[in-house]
Amino acid sequence: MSAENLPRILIIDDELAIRRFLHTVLSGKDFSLHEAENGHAGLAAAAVFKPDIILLDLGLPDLDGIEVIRRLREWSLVPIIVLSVREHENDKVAALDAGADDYLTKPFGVGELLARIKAALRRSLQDVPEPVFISHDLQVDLTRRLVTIRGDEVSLTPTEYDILRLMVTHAGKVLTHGQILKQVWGIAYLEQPHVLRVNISNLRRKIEADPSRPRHIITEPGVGYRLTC
Amino acid sequence: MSAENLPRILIIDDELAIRRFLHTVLSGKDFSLHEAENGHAGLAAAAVFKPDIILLDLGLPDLDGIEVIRRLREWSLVPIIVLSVREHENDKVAALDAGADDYLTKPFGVGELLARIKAALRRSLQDVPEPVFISHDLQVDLTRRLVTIRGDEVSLTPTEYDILRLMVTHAGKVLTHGQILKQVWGIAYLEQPHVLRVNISNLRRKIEADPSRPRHIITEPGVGYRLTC
DNA sequence: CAATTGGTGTAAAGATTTTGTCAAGATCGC
DNA sequence: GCGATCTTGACAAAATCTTTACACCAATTG
Repeated sequence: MSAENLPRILIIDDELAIRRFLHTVLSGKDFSLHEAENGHAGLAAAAVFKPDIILLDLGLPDLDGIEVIRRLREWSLVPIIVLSVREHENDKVAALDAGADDYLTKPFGVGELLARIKAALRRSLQDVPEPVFISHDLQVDLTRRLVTIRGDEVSLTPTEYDILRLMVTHAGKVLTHGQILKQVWGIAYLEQPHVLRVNISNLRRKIEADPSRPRHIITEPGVGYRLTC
Repeated sequence: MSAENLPRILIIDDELAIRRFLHTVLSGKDFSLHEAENGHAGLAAAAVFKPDIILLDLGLPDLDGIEVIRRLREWSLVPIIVLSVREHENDKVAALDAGADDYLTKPFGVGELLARIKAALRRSLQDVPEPVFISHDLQVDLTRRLVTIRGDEVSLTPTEYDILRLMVTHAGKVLTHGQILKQVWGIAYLEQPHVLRVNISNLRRKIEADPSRPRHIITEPGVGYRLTC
């Protein structure tokens, strides 16, 4: 098998000893390895290296591990296996709820680690969605939070970006008012569809050539909105 | 939410105490539960009950847990979470290699179990390609709420879509006026069959090639309507 | 055979609801 | 305090719903 087809593993850990250990353990097993020693480098590497699996330590110097998981999950479904010394249940629950796929407490057995990596790979043989969404003149790069229209960068407010990200990750499907409100504003805003309309209007003014005749954000009357793909 | 849409969990464990415990823990969390007390019953239940997750004890009286995993994996990809007292690494590796998705050693925390169940559900719900209804030139994609006729997208009002969705989910069967009225408008409209006719007419104008000679929405005089399939 | 009757289909006119836009406060972070 | 953002209110615009009116068809009946 050529090196390009090997499963790609990204290790995000600040301890050199752990990275060396994982390297030793995994390098003999037909994996293509990449390493990052802090959260920001890890996020960048995930975008460039496009790993099939991420092994993530929670105790990073620059970013909290949970935050790393959250940011990854904004644009990627890559399996994340957390390796941590924290064995308290709350840490496990927080990591899994944030989007991690598995949680191993150090010290762990090499065999178990390999078995869990294999299990994760087995599951994720499905196709990975491309993190850059392109539709006509609209381009959304989820890894960089960058939105361009006809090549020009547009600046979105946090709320506008959240809405657009949600639509991109569900492109083509109808998102009900309730789904968007719950995801972006939280469950308390379910009965406030007005803020959503204002934001959709603002969003359209920024990304539609003719906001009164939208081609990207289509309204499905009585139901919600849909992003054409 | 109706009981039909709840995530379905199958518990395979021979110890009544464990089943009771899991039942108590999970029944309050919006799951639909099913239980089996040995391997053969578990395999049979998996086929009939079609769970979204299986919680499996390794120490069953009739079949080894590993064997249960193997037999399940011959035909199903349902996520399997192993719950076991065996904490030796070899047991974990064997279970995971046989096709289990996760392995929890008893005793485990309730929060962690729930978090791992959620993680497994999250993964498996990602791509469930819901069937698209196709009949001649009509195509109804219920997940995208997209209706096309000869490839052209048609826009339906909420009421029209409700009617069509109802007919698609009961394609081929006759739906009485009462059934449609009750389902779409609510029980109060049972005595207002006229709104239904108006909407059927509008619907036909949108999806029938020749609305005066409908080929999709067939009227069954004196009874109701039927969608050909 | 013509008229009637009950069930059905179509068109159009308000009435109602939903959606879009603008702009004025309110809030938040720096 | 200032600028950006968010929220809210008022109103306009658009879409949808309901109702009314009437045409059509087939079976029945006088």
